Order: sequence, then C-alpha cells, then structure tokens
Amino acid sequence: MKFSEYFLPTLKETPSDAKLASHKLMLQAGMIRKVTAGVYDYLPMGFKVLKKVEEVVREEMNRAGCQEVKLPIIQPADLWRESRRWDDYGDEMFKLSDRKDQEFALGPTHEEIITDMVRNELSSYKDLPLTLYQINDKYRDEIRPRHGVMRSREFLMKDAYSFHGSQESLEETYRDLYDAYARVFDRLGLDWYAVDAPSGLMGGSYSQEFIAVADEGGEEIAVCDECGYAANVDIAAYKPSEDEAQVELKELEEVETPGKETVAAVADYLDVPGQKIVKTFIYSTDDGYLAALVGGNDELEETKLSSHLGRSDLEMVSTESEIEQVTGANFGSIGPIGLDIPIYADADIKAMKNFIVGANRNGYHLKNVNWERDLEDAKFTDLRRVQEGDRCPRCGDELDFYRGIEVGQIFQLGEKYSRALDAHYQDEDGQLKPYLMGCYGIGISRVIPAIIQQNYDEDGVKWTEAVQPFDVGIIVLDDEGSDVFEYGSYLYDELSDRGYDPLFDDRDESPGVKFNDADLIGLPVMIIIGPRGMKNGELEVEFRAGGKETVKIDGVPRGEVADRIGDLLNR
RNA sequence: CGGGGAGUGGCGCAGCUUGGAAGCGCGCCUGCUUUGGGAGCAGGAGGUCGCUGGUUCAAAUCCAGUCUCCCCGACCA
Repeated sequence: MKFSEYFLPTLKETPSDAKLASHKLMLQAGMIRKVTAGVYDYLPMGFKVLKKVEEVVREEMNRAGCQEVKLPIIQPADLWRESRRWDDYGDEMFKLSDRKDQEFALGPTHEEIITDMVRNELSSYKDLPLTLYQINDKYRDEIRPRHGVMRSREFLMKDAYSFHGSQESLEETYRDLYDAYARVFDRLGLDWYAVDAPSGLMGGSYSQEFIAVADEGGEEIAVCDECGYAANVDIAAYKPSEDEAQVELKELEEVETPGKETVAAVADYLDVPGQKIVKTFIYSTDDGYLAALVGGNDELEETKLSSHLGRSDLEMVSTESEIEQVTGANFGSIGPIGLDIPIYADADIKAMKNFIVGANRNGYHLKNVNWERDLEDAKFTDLRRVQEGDRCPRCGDELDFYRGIEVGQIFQLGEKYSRALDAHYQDEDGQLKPYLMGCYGIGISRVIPAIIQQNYDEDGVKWTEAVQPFDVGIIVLDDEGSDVFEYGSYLYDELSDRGYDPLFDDRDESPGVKFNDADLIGLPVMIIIGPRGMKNGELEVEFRAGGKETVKIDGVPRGEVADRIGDLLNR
C-alpha cells in the first residue's frame, strides 16, 4: 500500500475525550472514528486489524470442528419472550418495531435465534453434538459506553453455540473450546488468564472468562500462581481463617455506643480492632427478609449471596423506615440477635469468639457475642469479597490480584434455552429431552484495544505479529523522481512480490512526520532510505521493538539487498 | 440513574465574569524555499457559536427550557 493513496488520517493532537491509551491511539492512528456514543467507524487500517483478529479466531474455531453460520441481527420479540429474556435483558437491548408495530430487538446475543434454528432440525441423538458459530455485530444499549471500542454499543463478536445429548459431551466440547481460546489468545500475543466467572444474564452452571491483563481493565481477578486457581473477584473463594485458639466465652453484654454508626467509629469508641465487629446487612426477597453477616473490615459480595441462595430477587434494605421496621433500630445499630429471619454468615467469621454486633437498639451494641450460644441458627457460607492477603481456597498459597479486560467467556448453559424454547431431541430410548447447550464468546473488536493496552509506548502502538496491519514500512526521505524515491519504489514492488505487506511512505512530507506516523501506527520495521544514506551507500532498517541494522547497497545488486531485508524481516 | 464537566471552522482550544466587528494553534488550498524525528515565508478557503424560546437598540456572552457528548460510580462482552 502506498501511504499517499491510503485513507489513513493520523492525528497530531490527541482527541480530548479519550482517556485510555488504546482509545487515544486508535483515534490518533486513524483506525476508528466516533459516530455517536458507543458507535464507531472503522477506517481501512482499523478494519484491516479487525479482520486479522477475526481470521485468527475463525481458523481456531474451524480447527476445533465448529461450523460457521450467519444469524440475523434483527430478531423478533416473540422469541425473546419465549425464553423470558425480553424483560430480563430489559433496557440493555435496543428494541424497535416495524410499520405493523411488530416488535424486534437488535441482537445482543444469539441463544434464542440459534436454538430456534436448530430445534426443528436436530431431532435425534445421532445429530448431536453440534457446534455452530458466527462472527457478527452485537448490539447492547450499554448504560455507559466507554473507552472507544473497548465497551461500545455496537461491537463485533464471535459467538459459538454447542448442542449435546449428555453432560459428558458438553464438557468435552467445553474443554475443546477452552483449548481453542487458549490458542487464539496465545496467537494474538495477549497476556491472559482464564478465570472462573459468574454466568450473569446468560444463566447456566459453569463459566470462565478470558481476561487480558491490563491495569486499566474493568475486571478484577484473583489468581493463585501455585496451583493455578483463578477466579473473577465477584466469585473468587478464599481459605477461611482457622479457629481462634481456645478462648473463654465471655458473658453477653450490651454496651452504649452513642452516635457511633460505622464500624470504624464503633471500633474506635470501644477500642477494639474493626474486624472484631460483625456487620449485618438486611435483604428483602419475595419470601421475606434475611440477614447477611460479614466481618467489620470485609465487603459483602452480593453475587455470592445470591448464587448461594439460588435466587435473583435479593434487594438490600436501604431505607431508614424499612430497616427500622425489620430490626427496630437505625442502620448504625442493627445486628442479627433477636431477629426472626434466616441468618447467613460469612465462613471466615465462623472462627470468631466474643465479637461485637449491633444491638437492634439505637446507640447500643452487643459485646462478647458467640455463635454457638447466641446465634446457633446462623448458616455459614462464603459471602465476602476476597481481598489482598487472602489465601487460595485450594492450596492455601497467597492469592495475587490483577486487573484486566474481558476478551472472551465460555459457558456451560445446560438446558436453560432448550427448555424455554421447547427444543428437544429423542435419545436412544425414544425419550424426548432438551439439548444441553454451551455458548462461547470472543469480543473481536475488544481484542484490539486489549492488545494495544498491553503493547504501546509514548510514540504509539506496538502490534503483535498476528495482527500487525503491515509487515514493514518503507520510508523515503526525498521526493518522487529522486534516486532515493526510486530505490524505495523498487523495494516496495520487490517486497510485495515476495509476499510481504509493505506500507510505502511516498508522501511529500518531512522526515519527522513520516517517522512519527510510522511509530504511531506501529510499523514493526522501517526501511529508511534517504539522501544521506544513499551517499554512504547504505540504507537503514529500524525495528519498532528497538534495534537498528545498516544494509549496504553500494555495489550490491538490488535483488541481494531485497534478500538481506527479507532475512531481517523473518528473523 | 447519582455526582462532575463540556458543546464556538476538520481537530485542539480562547472569548462568556462586565452584551457592542467571531479569534488562536494545528490541519487544509496556492506559490516559492526546504528535506534524517511533527520545516519556513507569503497569500487563501472554511463557522446556523448544539437546539428552541425569552430579555435587549444589540446575545457566542444574560435568562428559561431542551438535546448531545465526556469523566467518576452502580450494570455488562
């Protein structure tokens, strides 16, 4: 490609509304332009990179035995009503209607569509298993789109769906797809972790996310380097504390704590460590109230509570009047003792003795509370968020915490959609059974900012080999008609003929502009041909990753120079 | 949805407090000079000041409403 003919509008100044490096660089390097919040144009170079990501994914999906299809973006509301997700997905969906007032959605995902497609065709166990995938735009009316194509409302996703007659088959495909994903992200050059994940709106039993490590990422994960345990912090488990040594159980005692409404204030007032206090949260459900208890310095993880209880109707009681009605006290003094509601306590505080809770009487707390005597009905389970210093639930080694960008997620969905959509097959005994399903997504468009976020410097992008938009740049530092330009022109043709993808910077621009653009757009190698080098009988080859080579051209046949450059490109 | 901020040539911004000729830098066009890390000189094109209404002799500027966008948070790939 000749730069002068390529639609590659680089920006000297960085757009003010971009904060993240990947967002800035994609705009500056002329890859994307914003159309409206969360919706972007891909310019030629951006699109080229996008297609490279897509191709890596497609190759690995095909290799894993998946078949590519193309499903519609416009989807009828009826299908979504059938799966009951029309309301569950809610405002997250772009909804529209046609001239007859028929309702539709722009597909945020395709479980309904694909299940509908196969339900009339896969009628025998002999047809299973089957895995289909597509690479297609998805639409989600994000609450807050941000960081360019990192979180946008229209985005390109690879989504695959598998159908099975047995859990074993589902698990086998799940493992195969896991392996395929590992190959994809390795090939793309990402530094990534696969972590246990909540399955959210998709439903299902087991799910893992693929997280590209980046400090600016929106996901937080806990990882054990010792045994390989890795989980999204929303569900990450920890190893509970050991029982405190034999301690005498002291007498329960009500103490005055006037106006002390926070853990810190109470701890300070009573001169005890904050962790000695147990926090109480009251939740309402369709079937009444319940209490959740965590340590004073811990954070209740609602995801854990709701998945432990297996219910999605949890709502934390957050108005003064309601909390008073349930406990008889205001927020600063609520506690579990004397409440006639189920009590769930975090496993980590089970070992505590003689601790402190609110007295359910304004301005008072209870000291020397003990489970076996005062709260014998409390049920213990993992309820709190993991935190710095926690130990691995499997091996006890200390957990490491990272932030990252979610680039993929795989789910064992089970029967959720096949049941809802009445999608059955007949097994060997002639029994009608719903398929077991899995689904597997990769955020193709999000992979690009993830790669950039892991590979850039102050000058611009440093592409990984799998997605680099060009193999090499040819920078000529003289105008058309000069020997310099002519030599560059020759190398451009020659390298193209040899199967490389060069960008020939033939623009009438000053050297500084050309060098800076080359760095910005991430040309992995620059071949620099200028009058100065020409005079010395040489040209320079400069690597984006660092390092420089000089190639002698004086008296050397051009073909040999091209050979030499080819060697340098291949190393 | 809560909190903060911004809408002025393609991009980045000033002007608004105190109403009175729409400016600056970059980019763009023409010509000449330049050419190894974002060149110089000269000339030029380009703007419904987000939108609607109001106040006023006069509104980018004051008032009211409205739309859009950005940042932080709760949600999600």
